[in-house]
Amino acid sequence: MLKISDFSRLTFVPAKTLRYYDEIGLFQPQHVDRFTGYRYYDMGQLPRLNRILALKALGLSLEQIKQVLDDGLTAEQIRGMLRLKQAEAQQRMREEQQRLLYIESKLRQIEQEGKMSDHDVILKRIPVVHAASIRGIARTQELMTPLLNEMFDTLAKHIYAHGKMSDKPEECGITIFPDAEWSGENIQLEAAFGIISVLPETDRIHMVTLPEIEQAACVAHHGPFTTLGDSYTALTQWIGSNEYDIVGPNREVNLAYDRDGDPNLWVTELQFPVRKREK
Amino acid sequence: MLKISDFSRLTFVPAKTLRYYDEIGLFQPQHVDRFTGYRYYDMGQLPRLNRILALKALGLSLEQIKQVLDDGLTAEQIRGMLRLKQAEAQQRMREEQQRLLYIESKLRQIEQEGKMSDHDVILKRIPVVHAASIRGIARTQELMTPLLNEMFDTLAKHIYAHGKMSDKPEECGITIFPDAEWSGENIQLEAAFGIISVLPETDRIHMVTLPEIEQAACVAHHGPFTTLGDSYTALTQWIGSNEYDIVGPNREVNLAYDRDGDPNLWVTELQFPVRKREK
DNA sequence: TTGCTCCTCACGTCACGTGAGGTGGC
DNA sequence: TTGCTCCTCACGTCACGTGAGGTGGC
Repeated sequence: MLKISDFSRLTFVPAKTLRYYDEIGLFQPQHVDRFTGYRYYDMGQLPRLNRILALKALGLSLEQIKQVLDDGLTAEQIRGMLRLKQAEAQQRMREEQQRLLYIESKLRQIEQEGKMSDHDVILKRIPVVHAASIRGIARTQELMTPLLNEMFDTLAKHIYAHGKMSDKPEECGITIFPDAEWSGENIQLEAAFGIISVLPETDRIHMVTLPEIEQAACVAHHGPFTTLGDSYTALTQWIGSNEYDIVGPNREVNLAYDRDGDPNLWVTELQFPVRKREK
Repeated sequence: MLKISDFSRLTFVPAKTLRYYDEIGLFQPQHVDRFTGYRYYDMGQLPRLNRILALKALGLSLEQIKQVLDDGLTAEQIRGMLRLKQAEAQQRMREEQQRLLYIESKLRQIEQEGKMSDHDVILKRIPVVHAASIRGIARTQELMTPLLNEMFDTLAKHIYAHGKMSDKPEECGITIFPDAEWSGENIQLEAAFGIISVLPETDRIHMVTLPEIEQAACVAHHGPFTTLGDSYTALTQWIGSNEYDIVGPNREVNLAYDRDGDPNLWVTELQFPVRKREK
């Protein structure tokens, strides 16, 4: 019979852990002195402890190990459990892999710019948006802003006219750039305004449903539009260096925008639909 | 100003999490109504939240994120932090990789035998052992057991004669097989008996220090020696299928052994020094 | 007698999730 | 008035680790 510290030294399992396993009924001493409470272990218990350690190395929880040891699971049940653990481990592998890419990308970025970028990219799902929309084409880049202003003005007037403007954060202006390539000429534009209720349509204004984006890489741009370029650069660089591909038209969402207010308070979210690049 | 549920929907961060971040001072609402306690958020806070989420994706703890955001760390400090996180992620990757090997090996083993093997292999470090030792050579396999018995008898007599036998679990018989190959003829043997105190030596008996084994693959064999072969098979198969190499002489440690007692109570630990195979 | 070992609480970990029970706003 | 939303506790998670304070054994 071995005292707890002897058994601990033999097995390299800390005494505290042995006490814990005793407490949860996973692995109990061969004998407990009823007066002193001292735990006594036996060499013959080694196989059970080894099995516990082996199953732990496979990723089972102590609760699951107890089941396997004491509930007489069938070989088929155990295989099912292991295949689940296998899938979980593979999932964690992928997560760590992706995390490593994030870290390396961030390290390179700091290396280049001498500090952490102000443009933090996050991935999220964008739900469907019900919106009133106007499409247009800007001949040149200079014409883009006035055209967009006019389009959004028209939308806003229409919505106000029907008294349907709410203050829900989902209800805001969204600019969509259907062109995959940015040529700088004949820029296709869609101005959409998220709307929860349904409005009558006109020649120019149509009710549309912007599709869900399963995975969008997003940057929250803070400040005037003149510095949007920096945010775009940071976002597209991130997408490339983390092995994602752009798989659809990008959007600009005006989360905070007041044309006559202080541009430093504006917040615009840039969204690119992306998908993890195949290996 | 957005209520917590609006901000939560926008950012996909659960309201409970936002409250928690408020509580720990990581991310606080722009304004809290002093009467109702309602939290109100602002679009202008989005960049900070995004930075928090981005740093979390890199594996930083919330405490570390708070430091990065509020304590104005230098670029060099941040790089150090990230390189640490990188090393941690790589370590976790290796662990998951090894876990996957364990699982696959276990699945194959169950596939073959229709049940979980009784021989659970575990890795552990074997500390140095101070021992009294006798070496010998057995011409044939049949001569091995009588020779070992004689060797251990001689050792035991010597130790008893000097009154140095204790009941510490470290003090037990160890058989060492210095041959890497098992030819079945002229088997080199070393019988050692762990001893804490120092004994005088004789022609045959020498005090030795068995070296530490950094990593040993071990099986606790329960029962008579006649079934040792099964344990050896299980152990060597495990070593191969988990991509380890045997890098030294193996040992048999008699953790529970009484030559005149019930062999079903014997416990023998088989130990093979191993090293992870290089890629 | 003095350390050393063993014991049992009780609390902490990390980032929240899950109710319970209650109030404010439309 | 009725749901809906928001609030604040309090407790649980998982596998132990870290003391505090006390006793048994040689």
